[in-house]
Amino acid sequence: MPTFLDPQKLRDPTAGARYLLGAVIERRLDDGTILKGRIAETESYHQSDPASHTYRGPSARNAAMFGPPGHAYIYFTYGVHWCFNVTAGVEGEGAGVLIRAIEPLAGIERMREFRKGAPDAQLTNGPGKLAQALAIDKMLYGHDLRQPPLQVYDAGNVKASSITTATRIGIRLAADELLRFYITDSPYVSKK
DNA sequence: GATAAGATTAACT
DNA sequence: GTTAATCTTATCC
Repeated sequence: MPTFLDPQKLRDPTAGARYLLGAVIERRLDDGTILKGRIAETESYHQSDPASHTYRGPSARNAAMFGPPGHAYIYFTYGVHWCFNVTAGVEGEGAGVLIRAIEPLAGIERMREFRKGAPDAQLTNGPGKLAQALAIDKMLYGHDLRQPPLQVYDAGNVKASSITTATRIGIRLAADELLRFYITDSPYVSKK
């Protein structure tokens, strides 16, 4: 029996970002195909963080992050890419964890189709890439991650000694904060 | 109503 | 290393 995420462990978004490393994302496509991936890299965003979409308070865009933890916050950026986050914090608090990279575990053939042309090593090693590989878009905005067709399972903790802490990628504000975490020896990390 | 910037990626030179 | 792609949201008129 797979174990679902414990929302209690997402109440602190930074502890939640560490907790989500090693967790397994399961995506069920409309035709029944199952895609799976192990989370290899995450970033934490909290409400008093100038780099967070929730910094200026609730809005239509960021509403999911102010809801209960363990749901999907999905946003579109640079006119091109969808990015997938797991909501964190307590209800009413705007926080989330960006999933930056996963290791493909199942359904890799389908991921190659969705990521047309990309070599295997670059299938899911970035936030926009993994969303494309798993066919995640705004249809899943606010989705409860305990329910199909998009679920996240707790696969046991990754050893603290195998987690690397680093600065976040692609942000302008609070760029020095060490709020990015990745599995040190994973080949699917977006950037060392 | 208009405009600037963005939690990115891929295709260039 | 540089830049285009492409569009939503926020933040102003």
